[in-house]
Amino acid sequence: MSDFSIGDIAKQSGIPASTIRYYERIGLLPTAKRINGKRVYDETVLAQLSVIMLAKTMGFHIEEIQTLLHGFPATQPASERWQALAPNKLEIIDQQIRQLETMRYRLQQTLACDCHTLEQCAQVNPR
Amino acid sequence: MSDFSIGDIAKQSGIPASTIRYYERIGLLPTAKRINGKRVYDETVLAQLSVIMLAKTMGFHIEEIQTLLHGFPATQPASERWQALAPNKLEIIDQQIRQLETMRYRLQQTLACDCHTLEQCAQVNPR
DNA sequence: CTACTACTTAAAGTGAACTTCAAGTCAAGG
DNA sequence: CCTTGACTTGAAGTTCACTTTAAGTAGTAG
Repeated sequence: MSDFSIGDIAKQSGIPASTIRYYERIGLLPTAKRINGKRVYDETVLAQLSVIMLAKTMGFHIEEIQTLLHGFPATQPASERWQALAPNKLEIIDQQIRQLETMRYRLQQTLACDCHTLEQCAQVNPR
Repeated sequence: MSDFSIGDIAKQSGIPASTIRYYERIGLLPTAKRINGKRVYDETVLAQLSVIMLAKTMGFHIEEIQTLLHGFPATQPASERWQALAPNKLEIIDQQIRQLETMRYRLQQTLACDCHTLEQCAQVNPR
């Protein structure tokens, strides 16, 4: 266990090598050890990538992920970090869900409407 | 009724003049009549802008809106146009809603978790 | 005449998160 | 020795929907 190339990590994680390099460049990942100039990893980087991916699936931006990873004393528990990140993230997500539900409703309306023109649709669905 | 400047239309619609010019430039709006080189509108442009805004609130891209507006014979009823646009738009929206609900769930989990490290959070919430 | 305001244009800039490119290095296989 | 494949770097390109900028024009108020 140890000594994976960036290609290996890319395959295992499903994240393109170019993206892994990019994450290192911007400091999301630590600078990898080099052998003959080439990056060499052990499996801990997979866990680090998992954290990044999790945060991304939760809708955090890269800058927020930076804070999450490096903006706290090492002893600070995970939940406190998440809480500190975006105090109103839940509300933001709820708002986005409501927005999509509005979209959905309007789409259903127009798919079944009997407006002759698009302008009529717009009148029926005012902003 | 008639003879509005682009500034008037911007105020009435809430859409920046720069955006209105942009829409004209890319063909979303017809080329406006000019008087002394300046755009002059009547109120029909407000209805056209309403259609654009409605389509945007429904999640359509500009290229799709182009099709919606100009990709059909003039006699084609509105509902058929909407239907032709993105046959699976409803499913796409539903998928986005589900994605956000997953986000929401994960966020709630991590906000209340007792993981010591972020890596543990990632393990509990696998991709 | 001079400000001032609102408008005109083409072209360049913005932001986010990558991706692609050009040019080069390195080790292994034949 | 030569080719192949995977890697390296910094820089530039991509996407989308605008926004901003620079330089200029036209009408109006004082």
